[in-house]
Amino acid sequence: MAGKDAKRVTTIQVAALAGASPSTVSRALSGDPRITEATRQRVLAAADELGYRPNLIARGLKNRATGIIGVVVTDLGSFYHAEALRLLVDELGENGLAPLVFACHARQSADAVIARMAGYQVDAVIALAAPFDREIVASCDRSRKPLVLMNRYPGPEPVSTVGGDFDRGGALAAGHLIARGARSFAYFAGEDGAQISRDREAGFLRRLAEDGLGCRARISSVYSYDAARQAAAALLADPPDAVFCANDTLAFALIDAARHDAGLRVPGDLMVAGYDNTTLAARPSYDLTSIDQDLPELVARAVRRARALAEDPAAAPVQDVVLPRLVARGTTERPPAMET
Amino acid sequence: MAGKDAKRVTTIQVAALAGASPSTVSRALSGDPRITEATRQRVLAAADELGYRPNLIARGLKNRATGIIGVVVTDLGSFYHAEALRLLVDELGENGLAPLVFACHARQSADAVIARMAGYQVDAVIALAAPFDREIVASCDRSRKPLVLMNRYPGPEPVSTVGGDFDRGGALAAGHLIARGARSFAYFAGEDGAQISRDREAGFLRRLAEDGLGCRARISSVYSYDAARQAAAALLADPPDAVFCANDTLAFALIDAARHDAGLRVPGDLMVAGYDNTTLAARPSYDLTSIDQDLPELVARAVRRARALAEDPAAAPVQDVVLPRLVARGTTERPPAMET
DNA sequence: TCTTCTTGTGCATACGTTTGCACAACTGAT
DNA sequence: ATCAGTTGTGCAAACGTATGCACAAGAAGA
Repeated sequence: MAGKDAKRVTTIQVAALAGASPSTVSRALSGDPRITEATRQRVLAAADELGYRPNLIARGLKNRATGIIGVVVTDLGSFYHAEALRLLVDELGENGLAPLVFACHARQSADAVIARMAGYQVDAVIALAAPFDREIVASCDRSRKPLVLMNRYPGPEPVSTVGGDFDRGGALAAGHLIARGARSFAYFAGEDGAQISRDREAGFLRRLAEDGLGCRARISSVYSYDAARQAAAALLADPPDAVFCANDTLAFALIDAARHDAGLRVPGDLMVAGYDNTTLAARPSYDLTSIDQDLPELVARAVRRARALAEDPAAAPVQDVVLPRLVARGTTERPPAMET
Repeated sequence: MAGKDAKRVTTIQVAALAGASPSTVSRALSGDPRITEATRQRVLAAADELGYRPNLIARGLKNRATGIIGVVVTDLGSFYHAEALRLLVDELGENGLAPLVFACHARQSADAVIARMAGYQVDAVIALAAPFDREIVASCDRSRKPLVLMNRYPGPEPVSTVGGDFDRGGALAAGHLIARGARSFAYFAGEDGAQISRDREAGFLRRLAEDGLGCRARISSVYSYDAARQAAAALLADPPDAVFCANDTLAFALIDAARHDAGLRVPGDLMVAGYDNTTLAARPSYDLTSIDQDLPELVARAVRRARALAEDPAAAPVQDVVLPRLVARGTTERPPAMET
């Protein structure tokens, strides 16, 4: 091949061409004010001519800061997580950071994932993998890596989090369903251990109770469409007026089960509200009422926090909460029956 | 904080504890056969006790191989790309590689993205960003980074690609629609420059021609749901029997436009087939007939190719093609009219 | 006992940066 | 012309790892 073993361009080469030393090159490029404008220009010209690109690995080794942020996700099959990752990648990119992405699930333990990230000297870790939060916290602690948990309601652990106000979100949903005329309710919970799901449920129940109402039924399922659709059957044998779901995935599964498996109309026979306001929720085939978390804002704050922690790992943890907002759509329209 | 400035554990510390030298530690951990079993055990014990994790950045600097693979994506909003990224992350992880992910779109030029990746000394780049392929090829060439283009039909450029057989896929769709009784056809193309879309179209038209049929209409749109749904209106004023769409996103938009904007039944008034067999296609609300690309296989091959190129950057480019498969679903059922 | 070979370990260096420190060159004052 | 002060540049060390080479220790043969 032509330039197969063409020497890579380093500060040394640039220095040689510019008639300066590597240190001068380094300083010129980093904008050190002690370098004469004339020299800087010479160096810049040389760097440009050779197509010099600083070796960020070497810089990372020296500086003990790589500009790499570890991102842990668990279930990219979920549209919500996919959307979050997309925003994260963009936001990190615009902040001059580079995301090193790993997935964490049954076959890939949280500890192994964090260990690998730590090996790559990531400056901080952002985790979007609720089911593994506890292990991730422990593992980051052990590796002394700053950590930001995303999409997580504040808890007792001393760790930085960024999330929506789940309790309030649950309450919003309850209020809305009540206002739309529902009188019997059910909650569709996520996997049993999920803190997220329990926080949302708590708010939902609390708001119902304020109006002297209770929750007639409760089912739960793993956060997967197929599992959820199966689980939904139990509820649809004797459906309530309205169901609040721990997230949109569960809501979509419930709606499909209602419409296609149980022959119910949504809305009409059943109102459904979800959580996350996924892209899909806005499409006419679902037209799902959902609690919006302002994901871009969440992501922006997570990145800001990660930067701050990378800067000063000893900083006290901050638990950041974003206010949720209800987006009313077709699945919670008043049943046509009430209009006649 | 307690261990704030606890020295990081390096080979030096391990060596000291094991009563050996750093070089011995390195060799013991890398399984060099020249090291005595006894020594190896001592080293392993020491490493374990101190919780030693090799610094992969330092290793990368020394070895000129980081184990990092650059991944370029463009539109994570698309479910197809999100799914592909999920599989990529898993596959790379299982191969002991780490994906450094960047998005490339209007605000982030391909060249800037590749330059940053090159700065991080990625061993190879996998690109899933068809619209930017040309610039990416040029940029990787300049940085001498091995490149694998994903989801790309073989072209004249000397670059490694992994993709489905788009031409054949288009033909499959045509054959299926003909068999289902359609007699007038339309093609819903992606953005005009998109090679992908043109390859699929070519196969579609060729197969139609084999039966003496033609394509009555053709519309095109950017690959975004909203834009596509608007663009679809033009076609639905005078709908053909069947529409083949360059990908599922376009198909979903078309279906929604037909059902909710134009008041048509799908199927019934209109058959629709898509491409990619996205998760969503299987759900009852769309139940979309689509061409499946065997994405997991595509991804596995891309990773394999990337590893090979990382090993030997001078290796000749390989253009890898996976056979597509048609998955027939509800949107191409025979119109009920024909059953009565 | 003295080579000769084998075997296992340590020394030193290199990877490409950044940066503390010393130093050369120049200015302006005595 | 000498000195203090300023300014810009270079030297060398460090980050943590991997590895060619030299070397010490022990075994085997003469």
